[in-house]
Amino acid sequence: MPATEGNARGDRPDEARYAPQEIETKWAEKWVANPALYAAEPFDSGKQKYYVLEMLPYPSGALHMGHVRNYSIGDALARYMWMNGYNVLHPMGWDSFGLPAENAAIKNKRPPREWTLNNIANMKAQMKRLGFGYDWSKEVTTCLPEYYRWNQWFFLKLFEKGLAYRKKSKVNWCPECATVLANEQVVGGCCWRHETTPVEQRELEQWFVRTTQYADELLQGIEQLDGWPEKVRTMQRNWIGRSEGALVDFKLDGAAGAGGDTITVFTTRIDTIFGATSVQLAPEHPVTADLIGDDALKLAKLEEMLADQRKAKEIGDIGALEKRGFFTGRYAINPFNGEQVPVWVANYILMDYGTGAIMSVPAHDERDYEFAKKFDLEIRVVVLPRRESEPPAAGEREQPILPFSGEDSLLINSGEFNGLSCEQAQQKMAALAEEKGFGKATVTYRLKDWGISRQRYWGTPIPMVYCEKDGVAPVPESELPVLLPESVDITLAGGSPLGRVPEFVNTKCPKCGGPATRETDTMDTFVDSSWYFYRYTSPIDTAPFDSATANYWFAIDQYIGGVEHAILHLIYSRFWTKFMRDLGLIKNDEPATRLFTQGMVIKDGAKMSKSLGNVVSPDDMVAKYGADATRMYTLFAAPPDRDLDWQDAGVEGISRFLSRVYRYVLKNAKPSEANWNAAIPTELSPVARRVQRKLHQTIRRVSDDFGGRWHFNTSIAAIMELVNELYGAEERAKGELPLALLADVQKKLVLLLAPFAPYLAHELWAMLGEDADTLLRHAWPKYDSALAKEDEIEIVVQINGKVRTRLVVAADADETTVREAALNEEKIKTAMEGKQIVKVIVVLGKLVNIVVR
RNA sequence: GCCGGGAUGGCGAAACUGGCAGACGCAGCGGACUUAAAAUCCGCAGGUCCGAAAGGACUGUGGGGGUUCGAUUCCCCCUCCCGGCACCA
Repeated sequence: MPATEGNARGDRPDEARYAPQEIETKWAEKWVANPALYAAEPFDSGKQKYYVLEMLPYPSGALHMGHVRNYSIGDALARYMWMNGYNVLHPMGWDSFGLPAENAAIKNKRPPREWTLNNIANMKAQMKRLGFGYDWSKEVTTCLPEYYRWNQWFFLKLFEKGLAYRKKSKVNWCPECATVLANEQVVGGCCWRHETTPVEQRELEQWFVRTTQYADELLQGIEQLDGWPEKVRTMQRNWIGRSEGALVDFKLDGAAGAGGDTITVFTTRIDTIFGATSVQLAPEHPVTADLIGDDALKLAKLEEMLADQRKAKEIGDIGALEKRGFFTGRYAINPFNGEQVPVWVANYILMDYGTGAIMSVPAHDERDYEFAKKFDLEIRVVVLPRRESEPPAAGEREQPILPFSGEDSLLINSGEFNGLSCEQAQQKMAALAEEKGFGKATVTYRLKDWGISRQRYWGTPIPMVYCEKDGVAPVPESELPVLLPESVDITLAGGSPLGRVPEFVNTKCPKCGGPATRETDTMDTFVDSSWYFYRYTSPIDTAPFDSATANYWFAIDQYIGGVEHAILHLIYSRFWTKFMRDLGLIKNDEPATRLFTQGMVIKDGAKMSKSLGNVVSPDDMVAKYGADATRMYTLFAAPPDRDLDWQDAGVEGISRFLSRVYRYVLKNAKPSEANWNAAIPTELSPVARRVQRKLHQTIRRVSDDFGGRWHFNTSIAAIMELVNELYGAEERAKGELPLALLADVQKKLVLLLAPFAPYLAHELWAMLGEDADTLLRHAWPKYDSALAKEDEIEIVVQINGKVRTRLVVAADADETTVREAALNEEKIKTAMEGKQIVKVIVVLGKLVNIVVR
């Protein structure tokens, strides 16, 4: 091929081409040099505050498209609020403790700290290149002592208030992570980080945070969170799983064992207790072992049952397990009627819900019914459905279809409680149980206390000391932080790595001064993210944050992140907020008034992942199309709450659009001409008027989107329409637009673009003769409804709902005018020939529908 | 099984309170510019059928039914996809 490079870029001179790399790097440098641009003002600035927050990333090494989407939404909002005159806090930080750093350290033989800080540097550079407007003076890095010392401080406060405690219990263990997991971190029986690794149960001594203390308030609070997605609220309600019921003690006949002489059952239907024909224990229930003793046959059955359960848990299919059980040979006494009922062990009873024991009422519970049918246990009806047409006449009524679990019903076969409604019986029976001391009304939660101990190195050391003489003792506040030692052997081989560092482990007891050892577990990293957004407001040395400053900024006005944190992070941080409020540090009850969960970024129908090889790198996109185009595409391709299907060609389209805007302004920016800043003439040509109308309609649409549904895809489409109108006007009017209008429309176009394509907006703002350094503080354009109004509108004329013709009428034409105009249309007349008009419906501004027969 | 969300051209999507289905963009086709191409600009475009064309007819928002002058939108039933929960007593 002959060399024709001289013409490779066409005849157009180079400066007429949109060159995002040059524009963007130029402005990025300016922004780095002037951090005040994106800095929050002091809390006494007198301005209305707006706190916009995106979830902080884990510094894995590089940003992915999900981050870009998340931060593009937040940045657009922050810029919009700045332009609306708010004092905006828009911070960023690093959730930088955690396992991947340790794994990378093992692999690369470099300390986790180094790996982490390198990643942070890289990702921060990416963020700056992408042009996100963060207040870096507020940056929080959770793996640094200036941050984690406050985790330790909070831990001491929790301990002091009885909200942190140590307990030996069955805990979730991920063999891959070689550490314990909280309940929230177990997904379908597997580790949330290793989705195919089944979680094992281990008996370990662990630190717990008493989240259940606030269970009721966490549940109640959801009602007030009307700025949160309904989906998240439902998930949290389900997770907390409040259930009202009663505890009832069944005394064992005969000798008591290590597990005591009583089986306490939890039931939500104490009203059915006269129908209890057995007591069922969870296989792991402490009494189970007592009752079995050394009976080899029963032990074998129990073992089989446990193995079964383990397997089902691994597959994540507990619900589908076939019901199994066996009679222990012992009996327990129903305190309400003194009856002896057999005690069974059953695999459908969960040890970690309620008390791990139930009374079985086959007639009124589906699962009990199924079990009783299989093992031929007695089924006794004690509740009859109430029929409205017929007054109750117990005894004469037919059997309900079993199992019957309705509550609009009456008790029978229940001694002194016969004839009561279920609700009445529930209250009376619970009261009687309490009075006689064999039970009481109670509330159970599915929510468990938060196990925060982790047997890993790269986390916050738990500030506790063990002394042979004084037992468990907290490290005094004055000795904080307990520093995480450097250069530690962090192989995955059993036990906490900190336990292999004698200088760390061996210490003095704060009480007696004698030799003592430190706690070697570290904290779950969800502790870090439970309160990081408070520290953003004032990262100081003397406290986790300054209360006065936090009280100005809180609650967060808009929190934006992925829905995958609906339970984990968002429950923990709500708990932490309530705890800090009760400490007197803050006044707000909830961390964020509004929450937005953006959709995933997918490609070829699947979530982007290395294993599928469908990952699109933000760096590549920025290098090819620029940051503005990359960011804007993530906003344009789908509404932000829906999943986004990535298409490279789509970014190219946005790039083309930005280039179109650039070329238009390059050609039409004439700030040095005399009439540039003149008033816009009131009399405009039709072409000019169309442009002006479109401009005001566009301002309205974009402003409405920010204030409402956040459908930035339609905002951007509206701006595209405006630009198309401008090009169309150029064709039609050949430069006839008044200069003042041209100036006005271009300036406002640039302002509308500023939240979505900040680099280009700044470049064009300068080209229009304005001070680009103050663009972010320039007032958001306002629309004029009079100017946005159409003079004439097209009305559709239908006959029996089918469009027959269209006609143009004045926008303010009244109903009679429109009706007559429609009926006088030639096409309508011919179409109606021989037909009779039944009705004419006129919808002003829309259509006329003529109903004929 | 239960609770959410979704299904609209070849593709991403739009239609906000029932009122022109498919805005905007991608891919496609045609034209202009060019020796040619790229870039750019202008135009066409749901489907089927009739027509040389202008134009017209029918049909169309996962499927079936209903309410209404009128339904992508409201109601009932069903199918499929995605997410969450799942023996919670």
